[in-house]
Amino acid sequence: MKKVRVRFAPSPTGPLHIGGVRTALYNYLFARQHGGDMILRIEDTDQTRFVPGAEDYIIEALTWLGIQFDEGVHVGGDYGPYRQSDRKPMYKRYADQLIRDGWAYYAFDRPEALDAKRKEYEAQKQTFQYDCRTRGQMENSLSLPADEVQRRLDAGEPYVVRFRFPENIDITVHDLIRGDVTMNSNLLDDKVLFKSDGMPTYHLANIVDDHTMEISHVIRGEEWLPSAPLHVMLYKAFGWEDTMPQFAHLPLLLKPEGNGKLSKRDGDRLGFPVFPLDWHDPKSGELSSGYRERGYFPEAVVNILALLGWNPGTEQEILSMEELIRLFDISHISKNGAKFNVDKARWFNHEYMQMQPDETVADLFTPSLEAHGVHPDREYVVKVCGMMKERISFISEMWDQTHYFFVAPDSYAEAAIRKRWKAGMTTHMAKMIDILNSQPFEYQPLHQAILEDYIAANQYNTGQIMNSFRLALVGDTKGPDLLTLVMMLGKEETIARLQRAIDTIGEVETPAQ
RNA sequence: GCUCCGAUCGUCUAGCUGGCCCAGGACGUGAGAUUUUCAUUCUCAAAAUCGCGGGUUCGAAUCCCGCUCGGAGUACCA
Repeated sequence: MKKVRVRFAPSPTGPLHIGGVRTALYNYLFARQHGGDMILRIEDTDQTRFVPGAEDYIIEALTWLGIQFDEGVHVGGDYGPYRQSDRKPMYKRYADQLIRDGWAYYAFDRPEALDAKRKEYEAQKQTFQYDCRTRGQMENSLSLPADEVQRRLDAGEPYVVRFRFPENIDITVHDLIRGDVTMNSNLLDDKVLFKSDGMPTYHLANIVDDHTMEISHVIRGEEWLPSAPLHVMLYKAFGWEDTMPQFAHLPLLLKPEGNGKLSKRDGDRLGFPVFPLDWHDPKSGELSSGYRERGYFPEAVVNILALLGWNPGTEQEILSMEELIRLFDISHISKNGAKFNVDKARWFNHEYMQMQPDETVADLFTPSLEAHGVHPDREYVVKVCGMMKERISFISEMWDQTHYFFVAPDSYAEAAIRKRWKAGMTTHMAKMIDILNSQPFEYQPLHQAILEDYIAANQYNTGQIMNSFRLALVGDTKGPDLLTLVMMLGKEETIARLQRAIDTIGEVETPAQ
């Protein structure tokens, strides 16, 4: 068996869509598992759709996710160039070869003429297709006399090269995911292989490149399945059948609500990114948000994507890149499209958050702290992150969960006051201050003095006193174990916050229960 | 319209060579436990008449046919 060589071949027309990222990932997993090569090829044969920055974006995004290439525009390799526009000179030769062998022909029909033809058919509720039935009525080297064709060519008239589909033959594509898919050539149209601007279309370029780059497996999106028979025929026409790559057409990624392919606009509308990285559209100036900037861990995104359309057949869901490489199996890829689930994506990120070392979480949290104008001791931040990370899924949620570790509350939740701060509470809180001043500032002695010697011994309401205490420190009835928090804040700060609550909230009349 | 692909809890899916599936797991949802609070965590629960209708078979989510629905393709775009 020949060496596994796969390619990810995006076209630089904008940011890399998350479905494309998954395609890249599956190619990568497959290549690594088989000790093969992963190639990045840029398919920029449509000059009108070129978007500046798109190529760099694609490379940056895949690099962020840990998808590495052995060959490609950015790393070079023995099969270059890896950008189709740089391979331009070679395609014409191959197009000429097909014409010479009778597999293709020149077509001189202008775009306007084609449009008119389509409208004409449409008016009769039919669809015009440039194929074995209609090509005789069009202007091409099959319908025109040879000398006329030559005259037009010599005169420099613009032309395209179209594939000449043989009549009424069944073409079978063997797909690794779907099995055999057969189509009849009469239903297929004579696709343009070579454009009048001198560039090949995707169909020609991808076959020529896959062949010359010795690609062994073509793993791409399902949208290519309908044109796969054309591709198989092209391999046949070139006489490359023996080395034709194997095909695997991946199911599509669908919108989370309703139906249809996931599109650019869905993401920000539905609250999850469709792109790996933020993308600033150079033309419209519009911003589309990315997973990275939203706070997703690259490992989580890889994990989420890997399981969207594939699973290892076990109940394990948290999988590292290494595990994915080991377990990946094309035959386990599902055939049906998958809807993206925002809640589950969040859960994945939560899981990965728990795996991060406290130091890493602290690093990620630091910019947020600075934005809030606080510059706490590094050790302190690490400690806070260590005890609070289990509560968050994204680093952006950390401040909301931990602000009271860094800044004293400037107000107290109304509902909490009503529920917990009853008559006599200022006295209780003053007592807390007394205890703090009279006991060693350590967890156990304080626990004993407050919970046992004061509250339990006097049969006070634990919930009310402890929650009022918490209210003074946090500003609300939330947060970690109270005395742990006291230890973190320190004696001075704890007392100051208690005093401030006493002064601010003051004595109330609501009777204690 | 035509061609192709697909169809299991709300979502992702297990199920691939028919019986171990009156369908398993995960997310989400509900309840309970733990906790001085919130969250985490743990336990339990509800949730798919396996799109519908026919077959084949002793037996079908699993095989066959039809239908329906959904998706993709149908460009000198990829």
